Amino acid sequence: MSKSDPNPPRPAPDDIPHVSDASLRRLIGYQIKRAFNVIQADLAETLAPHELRMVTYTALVLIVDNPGLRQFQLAAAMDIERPNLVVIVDELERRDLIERTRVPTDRRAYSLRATVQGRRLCLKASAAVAAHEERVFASLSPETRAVVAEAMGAIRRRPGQNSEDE
Amino acid sequence: MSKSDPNPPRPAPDDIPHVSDASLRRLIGYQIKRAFNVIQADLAETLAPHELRMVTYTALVLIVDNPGLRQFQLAAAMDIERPNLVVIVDELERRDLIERTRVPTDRRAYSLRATVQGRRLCLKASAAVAAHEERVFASLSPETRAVVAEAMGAIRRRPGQNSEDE
DNA sequence: TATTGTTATACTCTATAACTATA
DNA sequence: TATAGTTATAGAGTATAACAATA
Repeated sequence: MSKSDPNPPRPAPDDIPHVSDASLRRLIGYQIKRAFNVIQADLAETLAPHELRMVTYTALVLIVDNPGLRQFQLAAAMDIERPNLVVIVDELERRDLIERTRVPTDRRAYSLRATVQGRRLCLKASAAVAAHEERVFASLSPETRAVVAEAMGAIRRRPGQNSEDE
Repeated sequence: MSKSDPNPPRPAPDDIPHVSDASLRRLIGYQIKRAFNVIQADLAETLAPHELRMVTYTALVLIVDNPGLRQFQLAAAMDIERPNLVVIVDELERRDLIERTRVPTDRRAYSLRATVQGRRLCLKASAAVAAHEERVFASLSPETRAVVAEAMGAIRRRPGQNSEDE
């Protein structure tokens, strides 16, 4: 990173051994990014047999856990824009995993609920996700996992920036 | 997540207080994802004044630190496909931050080197990134940061899956 | 025949503007 | 006027197939 040497003494273009990312490795954000890529890939493989992606799984869990919530609430909880949620909800509804019903007191809004099928798939997928977590974090002690979880929460609600979530 | 109750006793569609993501919060991967989103957003803001994105910054650092490396090596180090790297290298070259020179011994390959301007921008951007890290991880003690960094490394090189990097 | 860099292409995820129907 | 959901669209990021030049 700090290479002010005007003529570096190893321009040998033939025997490049392997690329050093030592500068980047000192960044915690870089370490988290690399780890997250691994987690993401394994989670995608875990959910694929259930024909779920990360976003559809997240949406399904939130609908199962919060029956009757509105789409704008789900979008806020997932931290995505409303237009992007529409296709996700469409997909879950098309597969009869959730139901959209008009709210009588506010006919603009939709009330989202999981169907029996949706709850069943959520249970199965969640079991697979639990196994995935056990697999991916196998080498971390319970104490380390607790420290990591606490640290991630602290990053989210750091003082300087916006509040971002409760 | 485990809601086998056939008729949940609070379908009141009016006074939904706030959405609970308690099931998801128990997942370490979910905690990491949320934290990473915050980090990513702050890093993007940090790099924007230097007209760098995360990928272009990463590529620039690796080229500065490994003068003479080939594109396929850079792609492997960044864990992206060669076609996607082409436009990144194009952009850095167009801005005179790096140089592409043919390798005499293998005229298929390009040798990548940072220019003086490239090294200068890399230094400035890296200082900004260091400040960004200090800002984002301000609430974490040095011990906690070490535990997190070590844990992220352990996730990457877990036993079950492929090796993925050195 | 295999490899480096390239082009073209496509798919996902995300973000914004503008529309409709309700409030 | 403002809000919930929607449509259309556009931009990143990422993945594969196929090509030209070279090994």
